[in-house]
Amino acid sequence: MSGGSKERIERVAADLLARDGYNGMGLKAISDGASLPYGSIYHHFPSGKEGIAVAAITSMGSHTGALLAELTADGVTDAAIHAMFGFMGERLQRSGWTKGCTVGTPALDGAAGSEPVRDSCDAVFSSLVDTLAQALERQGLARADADDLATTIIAAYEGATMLARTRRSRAPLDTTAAAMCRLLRDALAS
Amino acid sequence: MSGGSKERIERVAADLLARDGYNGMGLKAISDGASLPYGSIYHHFPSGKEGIAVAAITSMGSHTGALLAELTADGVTDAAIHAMFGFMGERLQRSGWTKGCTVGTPALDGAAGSEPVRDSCDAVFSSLVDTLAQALERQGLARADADDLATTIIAAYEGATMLARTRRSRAPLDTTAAAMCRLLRDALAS
DNA sequence: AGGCGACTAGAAAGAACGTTCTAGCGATCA
DNA sequence: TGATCGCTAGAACGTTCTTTCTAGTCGCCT
Repeated sequence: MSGGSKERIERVAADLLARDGYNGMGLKAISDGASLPYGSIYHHFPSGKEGIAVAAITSMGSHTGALLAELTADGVTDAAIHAMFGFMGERLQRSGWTKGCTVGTPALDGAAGSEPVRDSCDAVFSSLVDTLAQALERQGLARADADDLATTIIAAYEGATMLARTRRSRAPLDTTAAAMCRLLRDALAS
Repeated sequence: MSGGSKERIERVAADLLARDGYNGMGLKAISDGASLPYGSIYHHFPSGKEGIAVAAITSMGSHTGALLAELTADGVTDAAIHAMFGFMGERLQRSGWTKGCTVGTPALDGAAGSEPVRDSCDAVFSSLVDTLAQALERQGLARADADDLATTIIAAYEGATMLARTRRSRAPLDTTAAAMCRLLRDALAS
């Protein structure tokens, strides 16, 4: 079978978080999805639901971070931005518009109920913004400007994901990506 | 007491949706918050939880839409954009960074589980985009450009709200608002 | 006065939830 | 061989959830 039990749990949890959020993620669904007996879950994650969510968010975050770093290794280009937004469009469409962002969904519905969940989402967002900002700095942007643009792009990315999901259309992602490209061009020009 | 029972239920539900999402919203919490006996809820909303959520989302949406229309009556200005983003910053900070967007939160965590919820969120988003786009058209933008910019602003607004909430800081909202102003200036200039 | 509809009030039911517990299996190591 | 450890396996528990149901209360209309 693919991967250890712990990794399977994390992967299934990540999918459930993306679809139903932290409150909607059930341990029964995790054990079913991971083809694992119910009791095994608490063996791998003694901290229970909260620990699983944090692990899934953190793991998915570092994976996404690596992808983003690779994508922007040669700088933040129009192609990189469209690839980034297009990636989520593909993911959404292929899942029947149900699989949103593994970080964004619990960031909204779980932040008030669990401090560790909020904290791990914050860490992922900060890391993504940082990765983007560093690439922008390499392109000549001042640190503050790079941070601001990176924050805007990540915010637009999460928001466009939300709109695309509720509208069941990639259009908001494509539109927003194009706007981010305009913002990028202006920032690099000055 | 302030308002009828139905309105109180909607208001409490809107707060719970904003904080805990659709899956995290409990009917018990609604009856407590509205100072209403548990059974009364099903008298006012025979359709149960789903109906309450849809009503709260729709009501909050039309209220927000009216506010946005008023704010952009003289066109979409820098001041209007900053007021819009600042409104959410105030709301977040005053609630101890727990009260996010009544539409955005269930849009993510409830869309997969309830089609009516997804649909009502979609309707609100479309209405907000439309309001913004119409104001932009009045300022001379072509319809397609107005739609695109409006979509981007709403997406950025929701995403920045997410970042601000998890980071417990208004900074992402302020930063993103400034970026939207730049985007607006460029669009109006061309 | 009498009846009716709107609303209050909360118990009951049945399912699902997260957590804890005990029992058992199989491999590794003394 | 016997003991130990990692993990499987799922029952049990108490809580919470949504929905439904039955009474009871209040005001209004005829």
